[in-house]
Amino acid sequence: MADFRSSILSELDWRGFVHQSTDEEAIDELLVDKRINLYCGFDPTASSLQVGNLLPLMMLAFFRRHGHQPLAIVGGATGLIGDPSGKDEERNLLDEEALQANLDGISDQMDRVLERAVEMHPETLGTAPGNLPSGSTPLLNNADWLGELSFLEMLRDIGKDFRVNSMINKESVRDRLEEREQGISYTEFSYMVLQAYDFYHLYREHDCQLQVGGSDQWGNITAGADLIRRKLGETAHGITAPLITTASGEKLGKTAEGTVWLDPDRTSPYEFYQYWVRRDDKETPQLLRMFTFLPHEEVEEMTATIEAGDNRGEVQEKLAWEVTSLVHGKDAADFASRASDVLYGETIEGMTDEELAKIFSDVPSTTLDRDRLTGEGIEIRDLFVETDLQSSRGAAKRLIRQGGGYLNNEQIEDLRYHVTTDDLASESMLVLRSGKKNYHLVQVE
RNA sequence: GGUGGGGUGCCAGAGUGGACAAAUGGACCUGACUGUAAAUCAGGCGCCGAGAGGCUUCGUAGGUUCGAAUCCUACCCCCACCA
Repeated sequence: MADFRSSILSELDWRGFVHQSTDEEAIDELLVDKRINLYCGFDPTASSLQVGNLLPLMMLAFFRRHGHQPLAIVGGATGLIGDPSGKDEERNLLDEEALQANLDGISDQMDRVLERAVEMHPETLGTAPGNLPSGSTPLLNNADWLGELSFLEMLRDIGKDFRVNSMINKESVRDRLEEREQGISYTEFSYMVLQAYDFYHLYREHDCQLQVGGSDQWGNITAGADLIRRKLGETAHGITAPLITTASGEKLGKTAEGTVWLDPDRTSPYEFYQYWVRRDDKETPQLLRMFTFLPHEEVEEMTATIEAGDNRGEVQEKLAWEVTSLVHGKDAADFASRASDVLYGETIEGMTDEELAKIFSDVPSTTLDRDRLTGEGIEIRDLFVETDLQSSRGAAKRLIRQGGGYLNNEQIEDLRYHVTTDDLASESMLVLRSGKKNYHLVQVE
């Protein structure tokens, strides 16, 4: 690890964000006493960012905390094309309407995260070359400049500066060329040219000298820097972050259930928090570095705790709180943390509807007619199936036999138990649970 | 277009007339130990059934047989090599 003069680069380096870069020393020099503009592009493939996108977003956040000005670029134009990097098959193209919805959703999230990023942990804010950027992060859509470019202009002015020879040597393209199955379309092949043009445009129009991104963006970033050199004879820079995987080798932010989103309507803050709480000890230190603004000493202390085998889960709780707080706000993080305490606590009884509804607000719920609980009541297995906690009566049977069925946090022993109004945990609610962590709230009406 | 190989449960992959609801591994689920972690151990993993047991599955549709994932016929799809 080199010693850096600029606060931001030493910070990024310490936190493990620097995987590849065009020229570390030059970048360091550039960042020492001048505020620069930098950018990272985000593809609008969905209406929400996911945990995987958080990595480059954190880079922007750190830059901002060190007094630099991030620009968030959404790929309104490139999103129409689809980036082949890291993809093994051709992507479906989005129509413009869907794209617009995605752009709105994503830009909103980025802005909020970058806003909170400068509000959290003031004690670790960087020594800024300029005043801290305030207000929203400038958000640009590359459709604004790429859209105006005609195909002929493109070929004449830009295409000249691209050597196909070097383009096919880029990993993102080569992988696809060697893959006989899929190949690569001309459209996707051109993606790199567009992204390079973005960098060129931003360099000229917005004085943007640095591009950051995930490691899969390396080829695209250098293509941009090359274009700037050829056209202007000037030097622009790029930094990529390493690819982060979980201890079991999966992509960050993917679970068996699917993707962890930043959009609270897709992944509730509680589930988001839970995702981080459940991280493996082995990956937690790295996550603390990259996804929190905690001071180095604190991170090192927690790392030592884990290495000594003394962690009882509090490190993950800290991590979860910090990340949730950044993405969803302090209140949401506090709430998720409190809800977790109750949910992983003991028997639920003698509570009011209000209390229960609050704690379980993020948990899936079902409404049931009151008459179904009167008289005989409803058989417990049917309840498991109706709430989707189990896929069939057979599965519910197994679950209960194995001791994984809980009603109001109490283990169900009788396979043929019938649930009646006597089982209500509060005035009108029941809490059904499958295994350790799957809750379902049943509301009776 | 020609030739060869193949389609089995979430995935990989055995099975090639009865012992097959289908080996084995992974994923996944549950329990124990813990910390909502890892590792380990135990159990489970088509549907119905308290159970005995029953029912529906091996690309699709027919057929042979007492009996088919296994044999035959047609069709669909995939792969390899050749052109």
